Amino acid sequence: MKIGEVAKRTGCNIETIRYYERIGVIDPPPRRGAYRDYGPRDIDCLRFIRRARELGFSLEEVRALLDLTPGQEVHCDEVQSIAEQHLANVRAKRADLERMENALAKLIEQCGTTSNDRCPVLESLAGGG
Amino acid sequence: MKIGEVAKRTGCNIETIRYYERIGVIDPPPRRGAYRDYGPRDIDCLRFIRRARELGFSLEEVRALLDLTPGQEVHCDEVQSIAEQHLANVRAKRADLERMENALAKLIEQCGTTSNDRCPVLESLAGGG
DNA sequence: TTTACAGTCTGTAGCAACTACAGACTCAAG
DNA sequence: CTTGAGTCTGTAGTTGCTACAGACTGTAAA
Repeated sequence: MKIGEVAKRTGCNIETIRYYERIGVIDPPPRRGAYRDYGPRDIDCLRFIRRARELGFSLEEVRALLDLTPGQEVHCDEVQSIAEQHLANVRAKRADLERMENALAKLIEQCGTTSNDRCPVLESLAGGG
Repeated sequence: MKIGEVAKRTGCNIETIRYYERIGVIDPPPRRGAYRDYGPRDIDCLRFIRRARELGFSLEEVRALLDLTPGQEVHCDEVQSIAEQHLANVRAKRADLERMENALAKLIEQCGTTSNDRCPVLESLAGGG
């Protein structure tokens, strides 16, 4: 299977697939002539990566997860610990965004409530805090 | 005032300040000899930037806000529109993170509930969905 | 057989928003 | 006059891609 086909089937784009290979997240496939020749396992692998990325795992984390996959022995503990660590990060980020959201909403709300000709958003950003 | 002092007062670090100058977010200050010589206005400006960045405004947005600041005429509408646009982005990102968080939590929850020797996290990532 | 053409190849540079050096310089104090 | 902290410029690294340029390949039609 050539890279274009793989891209279609996995939703990764071509450049991304080659990028993953370059940085060693996936193994270089064999070549049929000059072209990369992928098998069904590569599809699985890339789908795995894609799902993990959609859940916000970093490529480093993905790499760690993939390292745990191939052996038949299960490393459920390690996997769980990676996932939990990541969950904590996600929670923290979300809390950050929530704070931002509240602050922004408050800021914007003030627009229109001030009768004078100064912009409360700019003032808040510039002024004391 | 030298750059180190400015860094202390604004909470921006030195390299960042020079970076902002290089990309044109702040104006190059005059030099006293070889050294950058900042005034109180620069402090205000950098604090403004810092607050905006903390609220998640991109440097492009910051640039736009700064362009609106100096004139005495108020551009409250424009400011509000930038802020609202940004708020929408923040909301979208937070919703993304929330989805991730739920999915991750569900995944992790399954650990321990399966009695067999397969890891549900890896299976979910690898398997159909 | 030739030739056209889509697809692929490598390699490099770009994005955001910094951060982190190396190696040279400056300037005030002792 | 020397020490040493601070600053200078310039460049490369980070993350996770994306977007080329310019060459090549392989297939299918003419």
